[in-house]
Amino acid sequence: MGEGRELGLRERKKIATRRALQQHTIRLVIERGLDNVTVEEITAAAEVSPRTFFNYFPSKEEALVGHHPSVPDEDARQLFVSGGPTGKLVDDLKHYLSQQAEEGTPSPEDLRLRHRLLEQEPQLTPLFLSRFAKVEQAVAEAVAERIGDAPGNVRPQLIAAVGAAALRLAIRRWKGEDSAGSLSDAIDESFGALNEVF
Amino acid sequence: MGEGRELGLRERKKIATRRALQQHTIRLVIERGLDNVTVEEITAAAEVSPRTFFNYFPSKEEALVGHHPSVPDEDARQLFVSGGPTGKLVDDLKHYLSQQAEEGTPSPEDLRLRHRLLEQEPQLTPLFLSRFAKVEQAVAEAVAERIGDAPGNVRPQLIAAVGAAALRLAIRRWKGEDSAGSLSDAIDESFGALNEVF
DNA sequence: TTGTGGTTTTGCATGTTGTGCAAATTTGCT
DNA sequence: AGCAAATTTGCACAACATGCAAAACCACAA
Repeated sequence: MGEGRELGLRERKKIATRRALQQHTIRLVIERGLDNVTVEEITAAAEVSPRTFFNYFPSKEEALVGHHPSVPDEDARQLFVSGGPTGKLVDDLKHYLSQQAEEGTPSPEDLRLRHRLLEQEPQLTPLFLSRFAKVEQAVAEAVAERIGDAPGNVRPQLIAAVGAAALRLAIRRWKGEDSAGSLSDAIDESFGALNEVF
Repeated sequence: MGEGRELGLRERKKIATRRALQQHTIRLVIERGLDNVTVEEITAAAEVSPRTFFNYFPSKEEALVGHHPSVPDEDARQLFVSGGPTGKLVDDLKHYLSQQAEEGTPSPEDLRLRHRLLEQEPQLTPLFLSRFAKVEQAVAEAVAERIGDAPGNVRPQLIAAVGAAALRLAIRRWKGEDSAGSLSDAIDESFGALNEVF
């Protein structure tokens, strides 16, 4: 029962159910608006019982948000903390954040749907923002360790806040573009502006 | 019926009721936790009917958050857009944001209570963050107008994002302090670090 | 004081969200 | 087939949130 890439039927079904619930939720909310969609309708479309919805998501809103961005993994963190890869703080910060941005990224279509959601239902903005709060905290700790400062001090927190803001901006802008380049390019753009202005 | 400082009984009662609801909500949530307080209990403490609660606040959470920070007023915006007061972008941005931070500030005790709330109930973080989202958007437009750039471009958005991040950090740090100086000092500290690092 | 008009509070009915629990169903494995 | 474990489902129930109309209340003037 190792970890071979073959997932059992059980696992596959769970993933399929989660995905179906998420997709139908997004679709219906885009079609009708957040307040004109009930969990009952979602589960009817996904062909499960209403109760099952809450086995997967704690609320309607959570089903819309997903998990992006996620905090960078341990390897990237080690590299950043020990002064790599370039030695220049801001560049390395960009690298550190790019890393995770690549991996955790859902499909481009999903991102675009979520972007439409945000335009259409601004009430959801805070929820999306809260994801970045977690990233920011992780970055603050990493920065503190790298520059040998306490995590509670201004500098780590500020650097993390600015980095997270740049990342958020890059993602938002990228999702808004009609097509264009990769997320990395958007991140370059954000950090480039950062260097110009400050 | 001008705007003399004498408020009629009606107005005073409304203000008192709003305040009572807010205070009791905060107090009870700090005492017992967000999920162990019902609207019914809050209204019992405030001595109004449950239905009245929703005449004042759309949800339990909104009663906790208040209105700080708010977007700077038109005067401050004019000054900033027209290149004042110093002519240096970052310094003026600081000034612009300080302005509103002063006015809108509730009492220090209230802010401290809200800080405890955030530590105790992280679920509320998104709601607090959403206030900053509005400020950030306003700043982005002001910056765009000042530097003669389209609001949709990178630079205004980035500058606004960074400014909002610095403001948020200042408020958070200030609320966390046991006593110390004014909010303006905290803002100086944030922007000072910003100048050092970038 | 009393009456009149407008505002606020309240009670009631209703739909939706979200959770706990136990029974039924499904899956994995021998 | 048959057992053990995980998942889904139905049911009961508390709380949230809104619309509506009746009741209570305040302001103001005769």
